[in-house]
Amino acid sequence: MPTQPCLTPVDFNKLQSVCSACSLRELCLPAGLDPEELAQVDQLVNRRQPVKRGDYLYRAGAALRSLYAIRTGFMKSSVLHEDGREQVAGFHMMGDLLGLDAISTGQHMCDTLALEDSEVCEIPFAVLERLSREIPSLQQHFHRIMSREIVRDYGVMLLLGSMRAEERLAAFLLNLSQRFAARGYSSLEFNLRMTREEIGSFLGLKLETISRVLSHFQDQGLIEVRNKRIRIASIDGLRALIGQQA
Amino acid sequence: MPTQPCLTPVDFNKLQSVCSACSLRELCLPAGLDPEELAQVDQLVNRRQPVKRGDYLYRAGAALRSLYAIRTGFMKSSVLHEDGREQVAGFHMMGDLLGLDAISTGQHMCDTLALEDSEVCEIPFAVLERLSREIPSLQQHFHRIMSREIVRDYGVMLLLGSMRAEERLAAFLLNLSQRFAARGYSSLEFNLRMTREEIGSFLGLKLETISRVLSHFQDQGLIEVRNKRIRIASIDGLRALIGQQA
DNA sequence: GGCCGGTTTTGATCCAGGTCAAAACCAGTG
DNA sequence: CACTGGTTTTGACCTGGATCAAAACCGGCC
Repeated sequence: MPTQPCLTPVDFNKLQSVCSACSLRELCLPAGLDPEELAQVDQLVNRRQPVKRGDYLYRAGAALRSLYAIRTGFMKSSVLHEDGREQVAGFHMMGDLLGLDAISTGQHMCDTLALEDSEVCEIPFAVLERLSREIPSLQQHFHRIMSREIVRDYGVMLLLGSMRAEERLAAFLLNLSQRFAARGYSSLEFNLRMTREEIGSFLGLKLETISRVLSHFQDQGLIEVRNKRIRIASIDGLRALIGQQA
Repeated sequence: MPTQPCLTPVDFNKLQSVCSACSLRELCLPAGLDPEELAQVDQLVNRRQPVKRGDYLYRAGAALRSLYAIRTGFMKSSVLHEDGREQVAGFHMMGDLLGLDAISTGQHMCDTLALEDSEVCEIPFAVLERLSREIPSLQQHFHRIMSREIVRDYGVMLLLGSMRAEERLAAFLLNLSQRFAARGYSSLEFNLRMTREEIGSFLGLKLETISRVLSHFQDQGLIEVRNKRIRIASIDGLRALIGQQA
């Protein structure tokens, strides 16, 4: 039996993105909770909290108290090497669940910063653990979310370890496009919330390379770029670049 | 408050490796289970299964039935791009828990292959979920393991996204060294179970580069290599390479 | 409006690591 | 033991993306 391809780069977050709202309730829970369970889950996620652009949601080293579901806004998570090099590990938007890295040691392992004014729901982790013992569908759901993050990470490794600059950027744009689509926004026209440098850090490239490849895509008629504004002119062209048939 | 470095490359598996045996019981569970709970957990992990070198433990696309804890042996997991490019996502040894990627969709997302004759404990996932509802310390432990994998993945991203070839290989060797040490083997002398090509795939480099950098390390007196046999001559020298003080 | 700091684009040049090729080596196997 | 196929090493050369530099652009603020 031949090995099957399992992870196309654009897949990273396919599943993640079906959750289009922020609270765990709207977001995620398979239907079928009884009213009391629903009330419990509601209570779990009822703390809201604004995070201003440029503020950290949490820093590496901080103690884990809560996980956070993004209600609105856009964030990045990054790990820091001791010499100051930063590696962006992911960009997060509405519906994403943050802080999973902190469960391991009880301390956050990365910094998470708001790239625009955002709002998150705080989910006290102790309560989540307790409730997920009582509500099997919540437990299942939580496990799936953690696993999905692992799968996403494998996709990023594939991207960083074996794709060329153009492929990385094409995969990145397609991934963003798909996640916007899953949240009800346009999949073909959107703003990048992050700088070229942040994209570069995520993709293992330098900001100049990001800029050049974007310009190159534009010359080929694949996209139109104007600063942070992106319009995808040929999504099939981008897909072709990473070896995906339309 | 300044950002703290959170992830040194050698950290990847620091915590993972404190578990030096395979079954969840020996491995992992905080003491404090009552006898009946212990019996349940024992039952959970009691199925053993040999995996011969070159055999797959599971393939991408296969349905999730169980997770697997490695009792003895050595394995690699890899994701496949549709054009056939392979990205090794990790190497696994005694005590590691495999299959977490499959929880997300119920299908495995990577291939896992034995690099030497191995033995695993099969852990039926449905049973694990049920028991972890009943036994809080098991639940906690499982969550930590999943989170630890996410943290490890961030470390790999840092490595792939922002380190140069020598740094990557130094981090790789130090990581292996540490994991062997945590399992009671020599941290300074061991066999690589994988080929140069597999190391290269994991590190986002070509096999020739791996070979050259190893030779270069040898010339510098940092290690002695003879085929798959590695002796670390100056662990501090390797640490210095990735900007870690001894 | 004009100024200012951060961001983006573009060009010229460089180099780390890839590619191609060949030889050496090594572990099985008959 | 010699043969065989996979692995590793090493050399010569090439190239994709990094680096360095400068100009253009853009959004916020006075």
